[in-house]
Amino acid sequence: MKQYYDFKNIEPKWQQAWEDSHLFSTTETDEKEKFYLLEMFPYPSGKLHMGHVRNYSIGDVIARFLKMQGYNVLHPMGWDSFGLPAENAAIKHGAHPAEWTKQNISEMRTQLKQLGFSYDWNREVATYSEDYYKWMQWIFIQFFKKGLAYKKENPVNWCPSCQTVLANEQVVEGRCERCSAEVTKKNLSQWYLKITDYADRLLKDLDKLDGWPEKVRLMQRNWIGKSEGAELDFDIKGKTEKLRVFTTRVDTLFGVTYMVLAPEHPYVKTLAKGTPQEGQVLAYIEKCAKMSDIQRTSTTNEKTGEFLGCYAINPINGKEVPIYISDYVLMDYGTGAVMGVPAHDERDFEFATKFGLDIIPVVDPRDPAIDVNDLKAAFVAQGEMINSGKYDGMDNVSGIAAITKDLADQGLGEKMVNFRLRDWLISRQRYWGTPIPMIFCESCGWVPEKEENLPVKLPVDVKFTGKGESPLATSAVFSKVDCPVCGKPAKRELDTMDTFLDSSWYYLRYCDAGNDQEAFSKEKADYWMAVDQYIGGVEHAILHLLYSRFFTKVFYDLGLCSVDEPFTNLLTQGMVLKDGSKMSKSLGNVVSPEEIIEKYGADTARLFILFASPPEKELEWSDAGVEGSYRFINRVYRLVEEMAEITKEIPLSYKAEGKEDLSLSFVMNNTVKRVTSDIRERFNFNTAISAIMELVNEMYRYKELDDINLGLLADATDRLVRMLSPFIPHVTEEMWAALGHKESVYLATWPSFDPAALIRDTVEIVVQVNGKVREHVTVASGLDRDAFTQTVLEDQRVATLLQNKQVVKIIAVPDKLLNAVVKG
RNA sequence: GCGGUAGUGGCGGAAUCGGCAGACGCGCACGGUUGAGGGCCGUGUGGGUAACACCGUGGAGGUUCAAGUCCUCUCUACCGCACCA
Repeated sequence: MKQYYDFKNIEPKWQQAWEDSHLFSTTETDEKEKFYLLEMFPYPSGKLHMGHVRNYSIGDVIARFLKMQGYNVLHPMGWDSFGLPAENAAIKHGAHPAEWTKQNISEMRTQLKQLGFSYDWNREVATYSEDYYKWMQWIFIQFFKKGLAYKKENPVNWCPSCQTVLANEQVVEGRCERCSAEVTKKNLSQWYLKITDYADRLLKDLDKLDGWPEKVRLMQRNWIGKSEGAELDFDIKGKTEKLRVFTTRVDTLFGVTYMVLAPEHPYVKTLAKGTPQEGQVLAYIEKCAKMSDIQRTSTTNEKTGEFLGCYAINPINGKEVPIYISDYVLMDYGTGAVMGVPAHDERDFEFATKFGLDIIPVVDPRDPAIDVNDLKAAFVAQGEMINSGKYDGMDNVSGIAAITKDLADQGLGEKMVNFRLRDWLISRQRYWGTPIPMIFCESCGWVPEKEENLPVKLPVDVKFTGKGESPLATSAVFSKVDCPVCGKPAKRELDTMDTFLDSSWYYLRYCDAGNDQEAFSKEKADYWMAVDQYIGGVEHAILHLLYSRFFTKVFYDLGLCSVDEPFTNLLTQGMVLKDGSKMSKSLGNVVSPEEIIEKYGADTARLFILFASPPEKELEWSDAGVEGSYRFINRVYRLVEEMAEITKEIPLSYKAEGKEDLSLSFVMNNTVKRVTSDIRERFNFNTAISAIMELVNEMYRYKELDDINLGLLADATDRLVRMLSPFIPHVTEEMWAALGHKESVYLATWPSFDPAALIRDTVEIVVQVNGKVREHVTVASGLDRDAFTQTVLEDQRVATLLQNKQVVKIIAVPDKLLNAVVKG
């Protein structure tokens, strides 16, 4: 392919010029409206992939566009640079994780600069640097002081391959989110953040986030999983303990025919003690303990369980029901105990059928097709209450309120809300993360390191074995410390933090990146926050986006910032595919940004990625499509070069006259209008680009005419270059300079359009007969309905079309269409 | 199982409020320019027909003067959640 414009020279030249003039650095000012545009920062894994290029190209177009529209734009970049791959590389190659990470950052930073993104590199942040993790530790201590960080021993998710614990959110279908190894359970003492304290606010405030995709809000809603119900106490026959259960269906209380506890429930061993069933019960508990989450939570499993040998007493009617244990009851949700209502719960129905327990219907479907006394499956929909004493005849929804109130009045139960969301387990038994700044003292318990001693630095004398305990334990010096409270010898926490903590506040650090006195100043955070537009992959819909919302709310409560939601608008970009599937090394379908930049230049890569698909959709990579984008840039380049030559001395003031002038003027103004709204309101860069292509086609056509208006053509060229500059910044700088400008096109204003030029005297409209297009006629524009109808009907061809036909009805849409409904 | 999103030419996609389906690009075909090739410029390109007619937005119904767009049912693909009481 012939190279017309010399991108290999042009691109580095302008990148250097931008850097030398600090073009993209931003400061706070009241003179302009601020706009905080943020793309999710990358993990420095080695080199950029196409997903990065797509993410950052989208962001860069918006940033440059808004800058030209007069906003004070904050557009920063940094590195999510703690994490396991660095440590694994260290184990494999013997180098320190910092070396590996530093090397990758340097390489990826170079690539980002090669792509011409308008980042304010003065604000660059790397989470592995001491001046970042110092403040991470400070933040952790504030959480601790507020009672939002605690340590407890619990069965936790353990990834045997990564050799560390995982948060609930990092377990996907029972497997490690990172490496897909099957997750097992381990009883360990670990640090947690109390995100559950914020469950209600995290849920409620989703309603405020109308700039987020509904899909993401829904995923978060489901993840938080609020359910409203009641807790009630069942007495146990012959014992003093009471069994507390949580249910959303108190209306089915008369239908309880058994009770079932989680195998881990604290009462189980005592209740079974001395019963004939004790042996089987203990064996069952043993069996469950050995199962992985995948086995245990599989819905295809047949129900299993054991009778405990004792009975519970239903508080509403005094009825005795047998108590079982079964692994379908989870200890960490609700109370770990469930009342069994086989008639109205699918799982209970299955369990009761298996164990031959009674099935008592208490809600009547009022459907002749269903025989309540011979249910083939649980009936879970709404209906009328039966077999429920004084509540009979009530609809079951009212029944919930009525029974809850009656039980509460008698002190037997209370309204209760439960969440699916669990507290966030943040300890990791790994080296390459922020050390948890906590110290254990025999006399004082867990106390935080003194703030003036931060950061607690990662020790360098450690061994990376990838096995067993935390690598920090292998340091000879790290753990030994004096208690900050009483001064006695004490020990440091040896685990590091989940790296998702680091990425939960980086957007605040960008506001005040160099600050060595605070994590960020409130003043600067208040100026920039919230992030006006956030852009990234949908894979972060739960983890990162939920944690960041949690952090922001805590900061808000601590008075550190004035917003309680971090991201006002969210754009989730689709994946980059090749041959129908995600680019991956194992499939061998990876196209590297490097080779595309080498062959076509950064501008072509950016243009193709934005043109091929709207940002939320998946993007199918096409080498031929890249060629097309390259061809288009060449076409524009030739046009602008020619225009620069011809129009050098032409002033921009001109008068558009005649059909062809008005036509080009219309297309030019309309293109500005379309492109502006496509970028600003819809983020549909693909249609913005195609509109610009249409303008270019029109300009090519126009310039070959006999009598052309050079002023008009110069104006079109000027607007064309401005409009293209956010997409293809390097080559448009070159064009802009060729057109005689001394300043960067980045500092130019975004073109406006003249609404008067969009009004045309005549308009081509469609004439339909019975809804089918039959004629196109040209009429004066702006007529009212009657005048429009009359004018169209007077048209000779329309009259011919309708002669000998009986017109029943005329539908007229002025300036658009006329539809004649005819008979015969 | 529950929830969500999407299905439009050979391909990526467009149609923003119910009003000309297929913009723009790729590919393909033909013509021009050229010593040739490449490149560039131009024309054509949903199916169908000699030309009309007619058919056409996953499928089947429906509402409407008018449906890719709204409603009902249904198929397929992808995504999320999944024994949460």
